[in-house]
Amino acid sequence: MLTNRQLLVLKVIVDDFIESAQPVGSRNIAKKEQVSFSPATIRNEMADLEDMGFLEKTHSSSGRIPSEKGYRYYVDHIMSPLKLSNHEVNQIQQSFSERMMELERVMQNSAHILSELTRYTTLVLGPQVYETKLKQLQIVPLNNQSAIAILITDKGHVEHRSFAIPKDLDHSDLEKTVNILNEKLSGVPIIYLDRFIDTEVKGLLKKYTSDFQKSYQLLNQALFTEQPTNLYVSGKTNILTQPEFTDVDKIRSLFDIMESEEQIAPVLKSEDEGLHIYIGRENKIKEMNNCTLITATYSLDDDQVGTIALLGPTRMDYAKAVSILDLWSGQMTKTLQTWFND
Amino acid sequence: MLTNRQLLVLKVIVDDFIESAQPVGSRNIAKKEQVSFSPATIRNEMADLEDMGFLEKTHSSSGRIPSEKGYRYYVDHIMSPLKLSNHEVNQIQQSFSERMMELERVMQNSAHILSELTRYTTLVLGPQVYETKLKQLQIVPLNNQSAIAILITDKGHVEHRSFAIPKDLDHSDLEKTVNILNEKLSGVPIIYLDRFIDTEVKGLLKKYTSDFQKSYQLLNQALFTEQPTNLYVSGKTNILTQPEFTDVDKIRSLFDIMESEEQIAPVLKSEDEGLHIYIGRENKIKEMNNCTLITATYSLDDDQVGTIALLGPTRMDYAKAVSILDLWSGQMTKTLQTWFND
DNA sequence: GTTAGCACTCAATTGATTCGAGTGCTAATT
DNA sequence: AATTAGCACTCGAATCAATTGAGTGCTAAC
Repeated sequence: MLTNRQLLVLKVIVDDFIESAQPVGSRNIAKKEQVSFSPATIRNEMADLEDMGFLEKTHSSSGRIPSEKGYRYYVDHIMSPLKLSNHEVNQIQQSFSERMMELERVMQNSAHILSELTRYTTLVLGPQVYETKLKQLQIVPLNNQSAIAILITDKGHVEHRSFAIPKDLDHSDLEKTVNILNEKLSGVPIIYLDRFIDTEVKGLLKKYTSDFQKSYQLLNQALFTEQPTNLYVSGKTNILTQPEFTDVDKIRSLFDIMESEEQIAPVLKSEDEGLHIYIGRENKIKEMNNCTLITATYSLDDDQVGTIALLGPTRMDYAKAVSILDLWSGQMTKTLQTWFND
Repeated sequence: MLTNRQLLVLKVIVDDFIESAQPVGSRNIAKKEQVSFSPATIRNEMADLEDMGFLEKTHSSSGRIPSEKGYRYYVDHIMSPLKLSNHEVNQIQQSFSERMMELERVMQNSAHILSELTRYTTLVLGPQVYETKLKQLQIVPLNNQSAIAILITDKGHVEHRSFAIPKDLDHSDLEKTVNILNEKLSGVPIIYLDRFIDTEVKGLLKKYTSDFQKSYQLLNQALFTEQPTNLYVSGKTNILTQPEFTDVDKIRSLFDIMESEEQIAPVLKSEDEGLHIYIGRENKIKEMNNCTLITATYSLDDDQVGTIALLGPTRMDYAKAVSILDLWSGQMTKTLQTWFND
């Protein structure tokens, strides 16, 4: 494979380019302490690395920049994790120390802190709700026509929506319906709610309420809320400080993507746990083809998995980004453990 | 003041520039049907209009563009409201026809539709809550350590936050506290909640609960949530399609402003009702100094007022923007009337 | 009062020139 | 055989002059 000297040259070039965003020339490499060869030698090595596809030129007489393959190799074989500064470690740990926050707040707060620390855009996807169970259902009438249904899950997520009370629905029927629901549905996994209503609740409603049709209609209106928002984005404009983002059209389409949960979520839900790095065109979303996305999973219980991600230019500070995500996702998992499995 | 011919010339220039974003020259003006003078005559008029401050040149031999004063005169004296297309009217009316939506959803939906129709950024500020009263308070324990407090207002707004249950708080105390709160606080305007607790509730708590300190702590944790989010922004990236937005730094700072409720809200809360137009440097926020902001108020009850606004370049299609806002705010006010004052 | 005519201005484009950072190759050096 | 010095070469970026064309302002004629 690569000789030690080639490894060194590739590492120096990637490191330098990550910092400077400028093509790296042989003279500049030769000046570095770690390097003890002449520019000519380095030029030869660079030519070889370019032949192998790890480096590119922006034009025929320019210095070299890493190719996507170069970054990939760097990430897989060269990079060593960065030791985080005390400040960084503290910031992250503090974001968990504040007690008694809801999951939503923790995620929002985390996204904010990570985007400050990294200066990249942070995306947090909340845990999926396969296992989430309904804790309690409340229905609060506002006036004669409308009421609010509130669903509370065992993980502390609260969902609410208002709905119209069917005309002429008997007041006692409303009460009975709610009672039946609370009794029967508490502890039922959210995703089975509809099935459960069909099998277990329908009968009861028929039996105990005077106008089954109306009650059933009420129920359906109240419970079938759409998928809750689960994506938290912070530091969206951070990427605008990167010199590679100048094309307003591309900025626009990238921003539009980031606002759209439907487009982002599938990308963040990676199949397996742990850390993933998507460099340039490895990203499925073409608007991110000159970006790098690093995702890390965290877990609540065994199989409820959420994702956090950093989005930046391909010229991303990989070592730092990886270290920070590592630290965060570990802390997050630990914190959730103590919160919910006591 | 201005002669009819000067009015005509000014109108043609503003209209043309709004459409083309290019400085308008005398020859082009002369070509228009509505105009029956030679370029030379128009040049004379333009020179006068420039002396009066209504027009500007981008350089000494360029065509003219409207100055801020020019736009101001145009909106105050020249512009006539645009007749909206059927499609536009329908879109707006439809956004209200869907029944049984919460205020939050209506606003979000409105912001979306208006940004689609105008291609400008839409900002909606929900009604202020001076008069909003607490309808019901619910506290749902999640486990031994934490619980969720849910506040429901008479306008259907739902707020929730989780908090830690003070250690060793007696279970019956928790229940009693909640009962006392619900009994006493229902119907109290939100902004008086804290005062009310001090005067009316503190005593009761002391009397009926065994550990006053703990109960009071619980109460404070649960109730003092920050100001609810009230700002809905849609079509943020629309302004990026305008040719005047090319400077990435300015884009960044404008975007940052738009994400910050604290910065935007004061601007949208104008003192008096109705429509306001802020052109260029008339905007208090300096990042908007090359933008125009048009705000319109809507009302729920008599003095609960919310605001909707469109943000675009100073070269905004004023006639259309004003007509659309007018239509929307009228519909919104009417809709709220029927919803809440039946 | 209006307009034709003309000199003038200036941004934008084009092409030529220079500069310099960088390369690739060859021949000399170790 | 590996390394390096030396040198010709490449190409983007910057600078400058020339050209073009859309537009103006002014004056004199209509």
